[in-house]
Amino acid sequence: MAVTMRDVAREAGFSVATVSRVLNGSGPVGEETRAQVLEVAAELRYVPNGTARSLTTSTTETVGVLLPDLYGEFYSEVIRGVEGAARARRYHTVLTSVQDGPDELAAALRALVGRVDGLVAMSPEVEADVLQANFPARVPVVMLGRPLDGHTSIVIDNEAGAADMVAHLAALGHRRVAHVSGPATNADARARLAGYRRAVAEGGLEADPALVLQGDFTEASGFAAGRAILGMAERPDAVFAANDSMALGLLKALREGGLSVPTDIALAGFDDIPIAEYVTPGLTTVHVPIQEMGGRAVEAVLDAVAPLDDRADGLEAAPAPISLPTRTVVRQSCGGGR
Amino acid sequence: MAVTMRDVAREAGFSVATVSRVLNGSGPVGEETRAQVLEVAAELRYVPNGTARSLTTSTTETVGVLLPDLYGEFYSEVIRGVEGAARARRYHTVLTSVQDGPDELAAALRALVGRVDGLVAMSPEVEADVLQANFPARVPVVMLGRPLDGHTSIVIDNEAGAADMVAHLAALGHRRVAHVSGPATNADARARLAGYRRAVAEGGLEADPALVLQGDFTEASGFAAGRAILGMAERPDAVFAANDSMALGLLKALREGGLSVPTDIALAGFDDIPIAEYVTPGLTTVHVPIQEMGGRAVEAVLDAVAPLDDRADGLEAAPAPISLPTRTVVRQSCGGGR
DNA sequence: TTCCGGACTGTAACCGGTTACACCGCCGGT
DNA sequence: ACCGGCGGTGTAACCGGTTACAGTCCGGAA
Repeated sequence: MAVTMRDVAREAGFSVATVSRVLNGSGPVGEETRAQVLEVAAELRYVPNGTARSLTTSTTETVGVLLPDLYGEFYSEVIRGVEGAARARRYHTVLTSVQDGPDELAAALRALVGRVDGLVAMSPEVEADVLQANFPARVPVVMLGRPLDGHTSIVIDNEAGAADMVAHLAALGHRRVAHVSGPATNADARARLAGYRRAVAEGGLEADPALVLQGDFTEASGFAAGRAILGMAERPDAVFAANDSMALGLLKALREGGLSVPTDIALAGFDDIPIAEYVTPGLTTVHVPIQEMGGRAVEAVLDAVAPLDDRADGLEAAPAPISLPTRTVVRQSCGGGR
Repeated sequence: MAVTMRDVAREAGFSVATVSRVLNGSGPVGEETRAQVLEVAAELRYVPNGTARSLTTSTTETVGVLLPDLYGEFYSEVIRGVEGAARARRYHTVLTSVQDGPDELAAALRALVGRVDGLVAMSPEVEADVLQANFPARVPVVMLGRPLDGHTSIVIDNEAGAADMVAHLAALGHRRVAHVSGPATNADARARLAGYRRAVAEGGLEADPALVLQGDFTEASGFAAGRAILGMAERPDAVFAANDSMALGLLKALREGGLSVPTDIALAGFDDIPIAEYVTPGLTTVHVPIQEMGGRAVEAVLDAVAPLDDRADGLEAAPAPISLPTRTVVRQSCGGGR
């Protein structure tokens, strides 16, 4: 169909080997030959076929990204981080989202085989055995947000972030701090809850079990938690939501209930999604370096690509997860800001 | 390296042709043979190599996306739309952003050759000659946001959207409506300005040239425009910004200047980025179906992929751009909402 | 003059799949 | 008894590059 290297070779009166050498600068070629080949290539509008190239070189200059979903600010940021880092290394990015269970995950993985030099995966469904069955052991995989045996992973220090935030609230004088947690099945949610509990204990805050409300990371569940808090006999003087979406829901509910944030009650979130800055009052929250996570993941993958040849076998010690620190961002919603 | 089809064939005691037939369901195979091959394949953890497959079938089941940049809510939405539509058709998405001029654009295009079955491009730098020189004519390209000779394009009706918004402001009783435009080099910005002018003329509004301020689509430029408006002798009673980012900047400046939106001055934007809904007061803006644009673009590309074989030559009539309508979303910032 | 090495170039194998074509055995129809 | 057709299978060419290896030609050293 398209014009191939052989076409160029024929037209220029040289062999494909010579054409290849000219185009890639590999091996020596006569000055005149080079000029000739280049001219013919340009004239014929020859563009090398990436797939064919990948097949022989067995390198695709592409890194795969597997996400559970694409919605929400969070994943956009991940993609940005990934693409940025990939670009910097002149790699491409192939994006795959997977949402319909293990079969589709397997299909997605298989479809990436041979098309990527490495994979950044964020799906909670990605388990060691699925990878083993559907993905070559030779291709490096980096997990995002969750450790996985035998693979590098980039995680954030949820517990420390949560503890920090609670300590901040304590420092502002709040003694009765509620927590709206995420789903118990979610590791991030559990770690944030643990951080809250630790800080409550260490700071000598009130440890009333009624202060821990169950949410599910959605704005709606935050709203529901807000209603619940309004109805409490002993109202907390601060609420720490396990993510910003719930904090937004809380804000709405508390306001509608006639409370003023932060005057009557302080509010804090987790994630630092962009909206957190724009809402009124600005939401005090735990900043998560999402973009950096994506970038670091790509770095880790690509670092693992090169030394692959050195591996006698794939059985290395499982590398320790790389934990990225969070940062408490003080805005107006907890009354501690300017 | 990895286990290939020949390995499976050898181990199972059949030829590669048979293995291929079993795995793809092409051609007839004995029941017993099929079972045997499948068993060996599973045992060996055989996963077919996508690149090799693409090479022979000359189909990659991948669509490329070329964006000028990845920052801002806008492109996230595009990506979502694209990925969603691609997923629905069981296609992959390879993401490429290009920002450093024509050379890098050429490189990016060439790198995609043979790796994608079609391309959705949004860069203003993508011109017909660049495509011609660096991309096979056989691969369909759909332009996003800008028409390009000989290619399908998906655009939005900027002018109508802007005119609609201004008409809405006029209907609310505003006679002196300012416009903060985008960069004059930007086609979207020009079309929005044209829509503003048309509506001003048609609605008999004040046509003072001082009412058109120059911005560049950034929040900072919106802020600057806001300061300028504060200093005007004859202040407008409404401001229509050419995009939401600038509207946000305006909002900040006007507030800091002691004006209340919408009581003292109405404010409207363009794009309907997610934040527009969350800011206080909710930003009245022109909704642009960004996600739909991405989706439609993929549809158009993939529709063009199939019938390629029918084309005698690539010289078809240039298809007319597909124009997507916008919609005025009324919130609180112009005082016209509930 | 002869030999050697390096610059330059071509031939052909190879990457890992797909598939056209050939072949074999066996069936039923005439 | 003969033939056509079909299910089942293998051989080998092919997709479009890369590259090991094997020349050829030339100039300079011995």
